[in-house]
Amino acid sequence: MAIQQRRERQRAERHRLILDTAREIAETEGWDAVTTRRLADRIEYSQPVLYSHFAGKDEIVAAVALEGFGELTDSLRAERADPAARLAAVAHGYLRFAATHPAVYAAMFTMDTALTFADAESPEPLRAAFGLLRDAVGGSTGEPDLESRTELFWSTLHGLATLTAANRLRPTHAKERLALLITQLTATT
Amino acid sequence: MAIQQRRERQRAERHRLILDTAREIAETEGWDAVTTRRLADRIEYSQPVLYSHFAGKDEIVAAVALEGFGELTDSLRAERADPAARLAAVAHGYLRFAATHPAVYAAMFTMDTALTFADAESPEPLRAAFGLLRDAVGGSTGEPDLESRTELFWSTLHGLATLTAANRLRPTHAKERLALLITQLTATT
DNA sequence: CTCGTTTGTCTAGCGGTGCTAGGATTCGTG
DNA sequence: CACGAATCCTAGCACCGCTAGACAAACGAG
Repeated sequence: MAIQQRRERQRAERHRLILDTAREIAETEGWDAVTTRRLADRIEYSQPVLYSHFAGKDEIVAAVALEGFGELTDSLRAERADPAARLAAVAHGYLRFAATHPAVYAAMFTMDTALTFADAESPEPLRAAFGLLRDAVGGSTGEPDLESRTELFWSTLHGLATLTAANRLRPTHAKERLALLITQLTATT
Repeated sequence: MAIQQRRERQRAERHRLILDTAREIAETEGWDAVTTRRLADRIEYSQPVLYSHFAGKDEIVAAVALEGFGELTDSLRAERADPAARLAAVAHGYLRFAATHPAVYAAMFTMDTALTFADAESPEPLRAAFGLLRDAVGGSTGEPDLESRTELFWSTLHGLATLTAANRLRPTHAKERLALLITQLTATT
């Protein structure tokens, strides 16, 4: 009886180990360095073991991405009375997450993995994150077009995040860009 | 004498053929389908021929991307008197380019190729495209923070382009998002 | 305690990738 | 026509994601 429990526990631990290691390699050497051989080597098992936990490499990065959504949501929680301040805090949280965990962010948004979106079943954590964005946008502007406003806000944040990660924006002016964004959003009725 | 010219001309033609074919495969089957073997097969030469034109696969996609910058610049030319209309036209042109040539757009911005940026030597065509964006932004708003305003505008367009390509925004509301963007930009002093 | 059975893991290998060395072949020239 | 040079291709390297089948370990039954 208890034996099976121990096995399942150990299996779960190894599951975690795989995800943590994949994430660590990706964050330090990039996703290209995350190969099944290297990953298996790092966790001190052979490659086929990976396939007893995940259907393939894609599923591994998808799992890392999925956990990322949860963390992103955490980074977006900001209780502020002032709508503008809240919007700024949320934007800052978003960009900080993307800057701190670039590989995870890439897995979530730029590497199109096998994660289904938008249609039927977006992952719940993503819906939660989007909801926080919507709340922040809705707090500062009015009701109408709230969904589109949120999509636009998200697009801007995503653009800033990716172009910053690709080193295509002046790093010295990040704060200025963010301030401009908040100004533009709050100036509109 | 003239023979050498013919050879150089044929070489140039093959150079073009490689780029066009790579682009075509990428646009129809995705960049993953652009392998050196398939590419060589399609142009009816062996793989090593590719390496007599380009140092490696990365350079091929970089070359495709470079040409894309020129085309993007063309898509951004819009002579309009009204600043707001001009801004809208530029934004529309940008998004239309991204939507029409998703693979080329990906090569330009999301697949970080061996193209140097921002620092010393950004490719000239990219500077030109960015200049057009700046002109459009500068025409509708004032002088101050023009560079940052342009970067922010670009980030929004890039975010819209990539999230749209990834099917993460409601396709039915593209126009609405664009209208909102213009409103927000022109409302600010 | 011993013996099957089940469960878990690893070794070896498949077809694919980007890339390259070295031989074969074609081509223009004397 | 024969030689020299430029051109191209065949064959192979190490690596990739993934899998079949052999092997060993752990368990339950008698």
